[in-house]
Amino acid sequence: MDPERPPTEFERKVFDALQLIPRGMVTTYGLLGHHISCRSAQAIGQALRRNPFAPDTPCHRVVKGDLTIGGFFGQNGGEPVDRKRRLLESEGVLFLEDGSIDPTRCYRFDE
DNA sequence: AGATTGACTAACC
DNA sequence: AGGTTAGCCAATC
Repeated sequence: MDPERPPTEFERKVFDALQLIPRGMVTTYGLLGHHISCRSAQAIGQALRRNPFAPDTPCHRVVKGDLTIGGFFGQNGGEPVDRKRRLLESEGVLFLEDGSIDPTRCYRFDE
């Protein structure tokens, strides 16, 4: 791994899109991808997992397509994901009983 | 240049 | 309801 690599064009687009997500809202890997014309949600996740600016860029506001929590800092569970959840809750994001996020909190980039 | 790797997803079984 | 598969695509071997 190369932590001090300059951001690629693709990563820059992803990070720029992150800034559009309002506080207290989330979006999904797929929706963010759609916004920057990338059909691979996986590639979005790849960009976020090596986010060099965390937590300056709000990568915690990106969750899975089914509005469950998704991953954080390269992990799909455990401590990092707990922190992601608490971050979102502290911003006012509402979690339902089944662990998913209130759909009205899903930002859709002015569709 | 080719293969592998994912913080994914929709569509199947 | 859970697993497998196929499609996706940038970064990284």
